[in-house]
Amino acid sequence: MSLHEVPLSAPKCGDCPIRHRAVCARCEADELAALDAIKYYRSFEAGQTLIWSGDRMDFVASVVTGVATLTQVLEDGRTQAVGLLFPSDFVGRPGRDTAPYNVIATTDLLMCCFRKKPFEELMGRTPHIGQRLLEMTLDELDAAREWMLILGRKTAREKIASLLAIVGRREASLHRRAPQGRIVFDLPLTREAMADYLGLTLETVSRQISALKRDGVIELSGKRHITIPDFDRLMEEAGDDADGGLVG
Amino acid sequence: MSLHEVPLSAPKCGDCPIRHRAVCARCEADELAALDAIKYYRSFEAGQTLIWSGDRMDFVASVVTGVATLTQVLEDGRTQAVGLLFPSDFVGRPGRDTAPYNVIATTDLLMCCFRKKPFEELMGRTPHIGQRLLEMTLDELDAAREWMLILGRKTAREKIASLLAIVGRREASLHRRAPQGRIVFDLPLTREAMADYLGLTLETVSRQISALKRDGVIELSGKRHITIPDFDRLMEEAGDDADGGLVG
DNA sequence: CGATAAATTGAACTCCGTCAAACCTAGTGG
DNA sequence: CCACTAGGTTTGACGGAGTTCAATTTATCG
Repeated sequence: MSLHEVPLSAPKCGDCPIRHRAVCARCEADELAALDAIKYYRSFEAGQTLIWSGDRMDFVASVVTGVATLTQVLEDGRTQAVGLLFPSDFVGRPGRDTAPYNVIATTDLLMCCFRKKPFEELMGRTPHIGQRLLEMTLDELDAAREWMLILGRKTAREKIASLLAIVGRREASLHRRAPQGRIVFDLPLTREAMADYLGLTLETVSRQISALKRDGVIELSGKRHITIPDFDRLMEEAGDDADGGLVG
Repeated sequence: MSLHEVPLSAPKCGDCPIRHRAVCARCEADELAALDAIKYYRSFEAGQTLIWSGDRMDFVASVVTGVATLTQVLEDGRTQAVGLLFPSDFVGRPGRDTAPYNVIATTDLLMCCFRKKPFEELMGRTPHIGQRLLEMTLDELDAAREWMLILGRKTAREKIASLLAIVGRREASLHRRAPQGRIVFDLPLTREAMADYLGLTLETVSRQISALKRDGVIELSGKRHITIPDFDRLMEEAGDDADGGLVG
């Protein structure tokens, strides 16, 4: 663990911004109290690696605020991101004790953690947790399969448009709005992180973003602040039909 | 449903070849009896599409024998396979009623089906089913993420080697053997299906298979019967380290 | 304002896709 | 029994989308 890590005191679950979407979403008051008793918060800075692939994992956690990525790396250094974690997303697998991926904070990050053993025990006598975790895992599986289509069959321009659509959609859903018309958000990823997601080089990412800007599909202020003037137009550029390919 | 579909009488679960690996793996005798009561078998011929994306799905099922693929298709026809289903793998999601993918039999196929409603009810009062389904879904998620690395970062040659390694490993595990040394199996996929998996064209698949044959990494009799003289050599060609990248 | 990482842009190259033709191989029917 | 067919597969030649290597510009934070 890095020196930058800052333990925090734990606010009550009732006030939690991810209460209704996280692994605890279905829990009753008493179940929540049990979780409350074993939870602790940790924060990380943008760029930090929280977990290294192969490390012993003795906790599981939910993202409270910020964004993180899961990445896999080949021996020669080629890197592929395989998961994009937004607030309410879950990290770690009950029953497994070494991490299969690197987990990297791409923005400042606050995590709600549970030591694995107590969490597993609690899960054993709290079906609501397992049920919610199954739901979330099925959603992640759908998202992973959507990525497989993007990685395998889309052009560089479509890949960028797809990523912007996915990020825009998730940012919108954090504010409980449907993504349509004009969307404004901050990209939580560097060009390199985007490249790692899309199976591209950072140069190609940069070129395609410039092209989308030139063509009026997106507007940029600074490098990270993005405006989508017309979300449907972006969806067309992504190669999906207008009603959106992403499930969940 | 096609005319080729053949309903079969249902053997007892006790004799079932996937009894110990499928969604029913953790069930006790009484739970198994409940499943037995609502199950029915269906068989399909190689090449048949069992389920079309967007179709109403009123059943879930386990693969008993044979292999099937899940595919996604863009409007312009570009196709990406997003799942490879071997015996014991599960199709369908409790709580969802339209299919998100095409499901295609790539060999003759026998499925053990459950109408969705009774299955969901049974799942509600049988934690062992939900627990096993969570386990299997987490394994599928790991497999999907392994595919993301293959699709995003591997060369055509590495992709072919990876696919052969994955198929060889699964075939070996059907016979409860660890994959090492000399492996022999039949490819359950056409060149086109392989291309759809790997984000390649069938021409590139063909060329790379010829190259691997030329280099002694694989041997072919006919188009489908494959011999891997040295599994470790194949793993090297796949770009993974020798102990294997695939989780689960 | 100046330093340093991130991003953009350019030019040459390469791996894989595209288009086209030939080649197997397992059935079919004469 | 063998010619014929059709789907699947192999091979070739060429072109292009994206990579690689390199130089420059921009942003951000002391």
